Amino acid sequence: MNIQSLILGILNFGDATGYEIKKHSTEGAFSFFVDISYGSIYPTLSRLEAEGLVDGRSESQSGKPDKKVYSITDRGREEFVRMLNVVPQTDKFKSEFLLITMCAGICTPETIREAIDKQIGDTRQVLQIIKDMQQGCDHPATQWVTNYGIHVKEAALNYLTENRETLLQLAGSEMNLKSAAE
Amino acid sequence: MNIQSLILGILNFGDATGYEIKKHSTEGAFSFFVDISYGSIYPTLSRLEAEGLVDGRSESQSGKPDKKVYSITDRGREEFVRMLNVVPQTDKFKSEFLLITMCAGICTPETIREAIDKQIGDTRQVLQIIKDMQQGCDHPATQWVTNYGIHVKEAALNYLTENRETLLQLAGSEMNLKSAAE
DNA sequence: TTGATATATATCAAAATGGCATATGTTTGT
DNA sequence: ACAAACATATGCCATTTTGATATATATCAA
Repeated sequence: MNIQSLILGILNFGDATGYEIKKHSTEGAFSFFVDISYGSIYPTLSRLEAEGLVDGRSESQSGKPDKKVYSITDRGREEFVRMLNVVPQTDKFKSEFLLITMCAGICTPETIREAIDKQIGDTRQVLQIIKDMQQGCDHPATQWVTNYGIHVKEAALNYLTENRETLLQLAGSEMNLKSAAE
Repeated sequence: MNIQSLILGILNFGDATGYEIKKHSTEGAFSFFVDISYGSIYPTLSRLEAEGLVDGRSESQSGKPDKKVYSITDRGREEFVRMLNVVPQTDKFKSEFLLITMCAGICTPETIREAIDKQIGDTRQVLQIIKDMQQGCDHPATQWVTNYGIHVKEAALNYLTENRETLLQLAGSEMNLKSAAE
């Protein structure tokens, strides 16, 4: 799946500016689907408008700079449905935290403490985003997705908090030579 | 974190060729850390060798093309440790499956069935990779990481299998206009 | 009144991907 | 026996994407 699909998907749930699309796709409800950045959002929106898949209307605002609000067209919706009906790519999951954790033996205890506490904080934050999403929307399919997220993230949070101490005890355990020399 | 760190990290656990690094980072134990492709592995290995952080030795093999086996140097190990001791970036998780699921109402039942069954299969496969990883290595920090993975992935698998039917019933529920027209 | 934060769009160098080319061996199906 | 498919192994490069920056304005707090 590509950037085009995500943009059509976001616009399918409601009108938005390029700026709002960026926010949705990095912070909000749509941040679990595809990666996206300004450098790809604005050119893609222009192309989609030229192809008639979205409509853009300029709105001048008192004070703030003009914004261009995009909405999906019927042809855009058709195109989006066509794109949805393909076999999805396998999920991508990348974690620096796990690399650091796997190398806990050669890290300082402070590094490991910071890393696990950041991870616990991040997980709590994601859980909160998902719970907000769930309360703000009674769309059944969205409920299914948010319940999935809550289920998985709570499992992660449980493991992290219950095994924090065990991990901390592993920190630096493979640096015996170094610490002896110092 | 960057490609350089991942390569040093992989070589820190054992020597490897560029080809093997790619395999590790997309299929194996190291596939949960950073994204990587041939187009970045080979140039990075050359640069790391020029900087003295890795050693490359050519090995001619009967039949197969020559391979260049890289190993990490002491300076490379130092550099790797330095890179590990920074605050990690937040985990990245991207899922086309969730986008399709959230749009189940405008997808065909076949699309949704394929998507959920693929997701269940993918999750089982990842679980298997993690379990193999756990059995093949008694390094304590690796055990901590694999237990985390198993914990989280089993939670995901439970939700997916227990809520498969509920999701299937949502498929196509927002296409009433279309189906009436056909 | 200065600095930080938020809204809003846009550009562009640098990084990275993903597909292709090359070469050869092994396995599998017919 | 033969072809096709797959695995090992390195490398290139057009296109895509990022990530940082520029521009402009408003608000709010210190």
